[in-house]
Amino acid sequence: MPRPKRDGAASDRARVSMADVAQAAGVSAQTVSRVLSGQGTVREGTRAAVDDAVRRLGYQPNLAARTLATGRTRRLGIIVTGSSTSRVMVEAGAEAATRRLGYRLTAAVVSTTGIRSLRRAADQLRSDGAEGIIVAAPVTARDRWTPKGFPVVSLDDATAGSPEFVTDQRAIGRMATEHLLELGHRTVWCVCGPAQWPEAKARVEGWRAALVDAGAPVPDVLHGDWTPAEGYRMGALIATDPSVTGIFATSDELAIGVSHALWEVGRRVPDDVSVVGVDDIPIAAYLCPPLTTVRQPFATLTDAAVRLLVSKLDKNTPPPLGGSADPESTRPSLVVRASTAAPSL
Amino acid sequence: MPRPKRDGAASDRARVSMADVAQAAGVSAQTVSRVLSGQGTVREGTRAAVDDAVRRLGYQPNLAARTLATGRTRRLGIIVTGSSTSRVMVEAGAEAATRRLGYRLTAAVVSTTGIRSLRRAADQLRSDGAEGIIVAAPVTARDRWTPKGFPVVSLDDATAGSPEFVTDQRAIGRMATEHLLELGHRTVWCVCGPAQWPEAKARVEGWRAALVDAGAPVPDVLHGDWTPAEGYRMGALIATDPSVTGIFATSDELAIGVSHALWEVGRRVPDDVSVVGVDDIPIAAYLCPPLTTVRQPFATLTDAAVRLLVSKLDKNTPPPLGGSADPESTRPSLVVRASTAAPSL
DNA sequence: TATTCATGCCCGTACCGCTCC
DNA sequence: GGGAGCGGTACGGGCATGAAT
Repeated sequence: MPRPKRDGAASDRARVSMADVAQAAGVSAQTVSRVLSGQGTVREGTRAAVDDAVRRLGYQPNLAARTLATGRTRRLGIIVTGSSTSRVMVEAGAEAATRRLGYRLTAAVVSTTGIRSLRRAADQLRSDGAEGIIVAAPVTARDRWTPKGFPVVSLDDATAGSPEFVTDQRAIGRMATEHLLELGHRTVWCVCGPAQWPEAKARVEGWRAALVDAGAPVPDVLHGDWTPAEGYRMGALIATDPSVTGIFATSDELAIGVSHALWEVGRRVPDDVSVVGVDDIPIAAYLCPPLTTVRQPFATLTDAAVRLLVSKLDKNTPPPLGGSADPESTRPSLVVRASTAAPSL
Repeated sequence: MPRPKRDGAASDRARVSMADVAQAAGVSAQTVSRVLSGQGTVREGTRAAVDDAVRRLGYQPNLAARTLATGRTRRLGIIVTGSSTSRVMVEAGAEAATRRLGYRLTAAVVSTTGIRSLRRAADQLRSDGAEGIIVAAPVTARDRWTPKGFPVVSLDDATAGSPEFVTDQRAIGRMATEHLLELGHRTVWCVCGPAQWPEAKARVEGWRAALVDAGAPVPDVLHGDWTPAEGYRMGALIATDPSVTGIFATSDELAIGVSHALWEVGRRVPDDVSVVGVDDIPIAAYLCPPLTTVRQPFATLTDAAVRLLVSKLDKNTPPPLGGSADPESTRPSLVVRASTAAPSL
C-alpha cells in the first residue's frame, strides 16, 4: 500500500520520476534510462517520444537514487585554508574545472593545517559524498592520512606525483628577485609565508638561487603566515634597516603588510624601498603605489589538479598532459607596476 | 545473485552497510537505524552492542540511501556573486551556520545578477540537492523566480520578510557620513555600488539622511559595480574637484579604487580628502593610510538568514528571534583609522 | 541483430506487527 | 492490555543484467 505522501515541508512534492516519464512516453523506465544516459541502442522514434515526455513533464533525475544505484556521487572535495584572495581564486578555478567535467565540488575550510585538521576535513568531505579530494594546503605528513581508496591530489607537487603541470614556484621567486637586481638593488630580502608550504619554500629557493647566481649576499628569510598582519610584523623587523632596499614578499597580502610597516617608519615605496608581491590580487593595481607582482595562472593549475583527480576516479578521463602541456599557460608572469624602482643612492 | 563487485575506481569497495553492523551486533538493521537516529526505544545493552559494532566496523551511513528513503537531503544552497572579500566572509559565515544546524552548504557563483542567472543558479543548486537557498545578491524581480516549494531567503530584507534581524544598512551610511561631518567637512560625496543592490541603496539613504539632517548639500551619487576598478573610475570623476574633501565609498574595495584616483592626481588621504569604506576587510588596517571603515557583523547576519531558511524546512527549528534579537550583535560599528581627518583650510 | 521489457538490487527509513512482560 | 523492545516488509528512484520479442 502506498505510503502516505511525505509530510509537507521539504518533501519533493509530486516530483516526476523516471516511471512517470516512461508512462507518458509509453515505454518502460529502462528505456528512459537508456535514452538519458546515451548508453545502448534506442530507435529514433522512441528516443524522440522520451525526450518529448521529459520536456513536457520537466523531469529532473534524482541524484540520490542514481548515486545509490551506481555507487558514484560525482562529487569532489577541496580542502582550503585561510581567507586570502588567492585561496578564493583557487577555489573558483577548481569549481569551474570540476563542473566542466560533470562533477560537483564541496569545500572544507581548515583553520590549522595539522594532520588532525586535514583528517577531519577529509572525513567531512567524504561523508558529504566526495569521491576524492584536492588539497590546497600543505601536507607535511609522509604517512597516509586519508582512507584507502580515497584519492588525494595536492595543488603543489609534494604529493601529486605529476610536477610537470604545476606552476613553477621557483620561477616566481626567481623572476621577482631578478627584477629587483636588474633595477640595481644590491640584494633582496625575503618575507615569506609558512615554511611548511611547498609554494613558500619553492619561492624562497628561486629567490635564493637568483641571489647566488648574481653573486649577491643572501639575507635571512623571515617566516610568518599568509596574513597582512604577519607581513606587517615581519616588515617591521627590517623596516628601519637602511641596507634594506628591495623586498620580495611571497604573497600580495604579505606585501601590503610589509609596505605598511615601511610607511609607518617613514620609508617610501618605491623611493626608499621596492616591494614585489605574488598573485596579482584584484586590488594590487589600485594600491598606492600600485604593486609590482608575479601573476600565477591559477586556472591552469586548478584545472590540471582537478583533471588529475578525475582521471583517477574515471578511467575514461585521461590525466592532464603533464610535460607536454603548453608551457605558456603554466608560466607565471611578472607584472611591473610602481612599487619597484631603482634604489636611491 | 550478487552483482559483480563494483568495478574498481571510485566504488565504495567493501563499504560497510547497516546490515553489516546489524549482523555484527546480532540485531536487525531496523534496530541499528533506531540506535543511530535516537528515535524509538532501545534497551541499553542493545544500544551498546550496536554502538560497539559501529565503531569496530567503522560504519558510515550512506547519505544517498538516507536521502532516498526520507526525501530529505539536508543541504542548502547559497547564491553569491563577485569575488570581493565581503562575499567570502558571507559565504564562510553561512557555511558555519549551516553546519551548526546539521546541514551542508553548496555555493553557486553568478557573474550577472539578472533573473536568468539567478534562475539558472537556483536550478543548479536544486539539482545538486539543495532544499532551499540563500541569496546574497540583489533580487529585483517581483515575480516568483524559483520553483514552488523551494524556499528562498535573501540576505537583505527585500524578500526575507523579517527585516528585524538584518544589519541596518542605513545606519552604515549614516555613521560614515556623520563621522566626516563631525570632523568638519562641509559635505560628503558618495561612491556607491550597483543601484539595484538593496545594501547599496540603503547605505545611500543613510548617507543622504545624515546630510539632510545636518543641513549639508547633497551631491550626486556615483554608481558602479563593487570592484576597485570601478571605484577608481568613479573616483577619477571627482578627484580633481577641490570642493571634494570627504568621500563615503560603500565598500572597502571601492574605497581603495577611489583612493588610487586621488593619489594619481596628487591629492593626499587624509590631508586633502578623507575616505571611508565599508566591511573592514583584512587588509583595510594595513593600507597606507589605514582605512577608516564601517564593520558589519557578518556572522550574525548569515546566522539569522540560515536559521530562517532552516525554520521553513524543518518545523522543529524555530525562526531567528527577530525584533528581540540582541541589537548589539547586529549593529554595525565605525572603525576610525587614518584615512579620515579634519579638512584642511 | 536490434530494441525493449522485467527483475533484482543499491541502503536506509516508515510503518506495522509480533513478542513479552 | 498497554507499552517497551525489536524484527519484517515495502518502499524511494534509478541502473545492470539477462530474457524476450
